[in-house]
Amino acid sequence: MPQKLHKVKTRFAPSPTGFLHIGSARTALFNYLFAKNAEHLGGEGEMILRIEDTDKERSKKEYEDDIIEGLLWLGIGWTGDPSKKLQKKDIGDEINGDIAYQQPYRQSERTDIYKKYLAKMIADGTAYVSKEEPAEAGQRSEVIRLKNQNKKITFHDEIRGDITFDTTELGDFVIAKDPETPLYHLAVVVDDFEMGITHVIRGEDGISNTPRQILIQEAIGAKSPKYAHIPLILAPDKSKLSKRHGAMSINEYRKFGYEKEAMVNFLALMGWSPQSEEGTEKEIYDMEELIPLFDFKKVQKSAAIFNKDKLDSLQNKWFASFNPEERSVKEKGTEFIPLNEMQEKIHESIKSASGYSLKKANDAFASLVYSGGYTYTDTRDKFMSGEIDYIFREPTLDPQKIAWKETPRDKTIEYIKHIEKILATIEQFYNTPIKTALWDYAEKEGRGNILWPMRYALSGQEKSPDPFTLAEILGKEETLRRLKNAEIVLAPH
RNA sequence: GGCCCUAUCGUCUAACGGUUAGGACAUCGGCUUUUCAAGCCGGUAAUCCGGGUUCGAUUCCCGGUAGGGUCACCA
Repeated sequence: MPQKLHKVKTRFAPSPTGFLHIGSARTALFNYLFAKNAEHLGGEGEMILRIEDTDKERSKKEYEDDIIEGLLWLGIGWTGDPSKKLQKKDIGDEINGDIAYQQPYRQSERTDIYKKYLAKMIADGTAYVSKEEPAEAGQRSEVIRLKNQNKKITFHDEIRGDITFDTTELGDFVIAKDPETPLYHLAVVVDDFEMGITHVIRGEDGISNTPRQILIQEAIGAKSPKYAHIPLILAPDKSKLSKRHGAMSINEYRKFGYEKEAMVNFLALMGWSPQSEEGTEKEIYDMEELIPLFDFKKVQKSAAIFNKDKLDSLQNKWFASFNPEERSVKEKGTEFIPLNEMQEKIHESIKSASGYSLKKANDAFASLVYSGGYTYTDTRDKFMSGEIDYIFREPTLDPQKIAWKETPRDKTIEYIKHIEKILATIEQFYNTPIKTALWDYAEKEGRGNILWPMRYALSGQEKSPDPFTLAEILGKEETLRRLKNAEIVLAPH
């Protein structure tokens, strides 16, 4: 059973009739991992990208761009048409520049090849021109059909084992509208053959396409590639993934601030598991770790349900795992890409606040996450919902809520005055120095007495991040102003 | 409906035919704490049903049931 895979060539072959969603991104990832795994084992491995745009009506450049952009983001590299280099300008600047990318193959540019095969099939009698009576508007009165041998076909699936179909029920199906316009099955078979594809790795919905394609392979004398049909990804209600549930473009996740490492990790764990024995409980993997581990034997047979909580959890773990150097790169100004792209999605109440600026939002976001007060996804969600607009807009304080528990107002005023005095002396107005400066005083007077009024004065909320983080985000001037305001609100009239 | 695929906690999954059926996410509880979180610790929770084969089935076989896929001059 064990076989040496000296040469593996896989393909990711999307039709540009929709965005690169979670499911198709995972198919691409598995194709990539399998090819790279062969390389890792000492053989050759490559994945080609082939855009299946034979349907001119439904194919759109917009979708092709989205697919390419998504693959680039995730770091899934491909080879394509060697005569055409992919320019950075083709897909914008925000790409992963360290893999040599080529323009994908496009079926719309290969009609001459299909034409050649079609002619040969007709000459050989394995296909024929058929006179039709159009049943619907737009149908031709003449199409090309395959001469079906009407037999049973068994093929081996690397994940599911042998699968048998009786092709009789398929009839003489149409393989081309005319010699110039091949249909899906013909184009796929010809391309896989011409491109030397060794393994077809695609979604489970491709299973029932396989017998048709094998029939065509036999008709043109092509060797059959190996097949691996991976399980589908379903919505929480077990229905097909829809826009609502995550069928949106993978690029949307980037715009929501997800790290590509988290997405790759998540995708890999949907329908595949690296765990093989007790004790291997590792769940965090990057692309480099995934490659040597990837194996069809560990691919699940049944469909998986998309679980956003798990994605979020992975996102939080990945974000927390970045070392300080990596963090600081992200933290610096416009380098904090997730927020920049998130910007358009930030809640209106925040955007319209007088104190709002992208830089401030950027800094606030970084402070909240790096202070450890909130996870990445918490922070993102709070920006989205407008829950933290007090950062940009001075809050209205309720005098009843400023003092800690039963502590009298006048006493609280004294505390606040003293906090102001201490804060005024701080040069480096950051989280830790602020905490250091205030801590002894807070311990002495009771933490609640000091920290609660401060936090409330700064946020106007009963729930918020800790006061030190807030002070850092607001800056010294604004912090002191808000404390002063709390004093005034509290003062007897 | 025909054909095909699939079936372990709510979800993602682990377990050469012999395990107290393991982990992660979610959930619940506790600790910690300056609120909410986060963090740490702990708990609840699964082999779809029925027959075989076997000394012994989550695991192998058959049937049922359920879910999914597919039945275009789309891909």
